[in-house]
Amino acid sequence: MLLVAKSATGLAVKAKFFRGFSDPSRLGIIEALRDGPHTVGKITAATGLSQSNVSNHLGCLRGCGLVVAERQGRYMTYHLSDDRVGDILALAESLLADVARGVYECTRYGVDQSTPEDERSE
Amino acid sequence: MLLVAKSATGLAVKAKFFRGFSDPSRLGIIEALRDGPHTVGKITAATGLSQSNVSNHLGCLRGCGLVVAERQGRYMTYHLSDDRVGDILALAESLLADVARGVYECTRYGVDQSTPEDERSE
DNA sequence: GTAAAATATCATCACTTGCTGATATAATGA
DNA sequence: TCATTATATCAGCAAGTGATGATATTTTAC
Repeated sequence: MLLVAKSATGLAVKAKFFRGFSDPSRLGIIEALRDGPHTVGKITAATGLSQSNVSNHLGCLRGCGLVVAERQGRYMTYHLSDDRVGDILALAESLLADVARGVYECTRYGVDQSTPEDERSE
Repeated sequence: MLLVAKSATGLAVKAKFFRGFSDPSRLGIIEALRDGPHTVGKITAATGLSQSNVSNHLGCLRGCGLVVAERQGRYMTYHLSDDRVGDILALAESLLADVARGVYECTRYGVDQSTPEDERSE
């Protein structure tokens, strides 16, 4: 029996949205913007990433609707597009505080969780 | 000047957490679990994914702390680990409702730029 | 015991994605 | 004008990741 029939498009859009949060570099950028607007240069300094890397990530974040850019002379100032961006992060942080242990080992499929004997037939 | 000094480990953990949400298949699974616990078979039917695919994704979601599993006979029942999982989705949906247009084209290209007005100090 | 059902694991492949380095564009000031 | 600064774009590569199909494990039924 089919339980839910969510539109595949809707899922794809949401997934794309969350991909904005799902990379350490982008998350670093978002965190930097969490305490206010900054230029690309400042974000680059704050995160320690390369300039082109930051610029690429900002392009993605902008496309995902997480950040907004404004040109000011030869500077570009970026800021979070909405308070809910920070809200989502705050919620995730509070949830993570409870489950962080498990996440450390969520690296790939089917890893973890036993202390094997390291014995198997060949 | 360094603005924020977030631990790289913390960012990696958060990014890993959000990766649970950042794939359409996983999102479909989470949506299916949003209205209650289900067995793997039901999730498979609900999402239309292959059995091994669902199982792999569930392994990841479990490792990320988003879902919890319980064995019941030869069935495994999965459910969301916390109400905040649904809360995060709800927040994202409400935000997406406002910016969905831009997300459709979140691949790599720039959007538009508006007229600046703001000013910041160095 | 054997067979079947439910789920998990694994290898493999194709595709995506992030990073770097080089270059291009845009704005400012001399 | 030209040089400089700030940011964006692009090609190429390396690594990550999702899907598939086959197989393994676990539990129940016969």
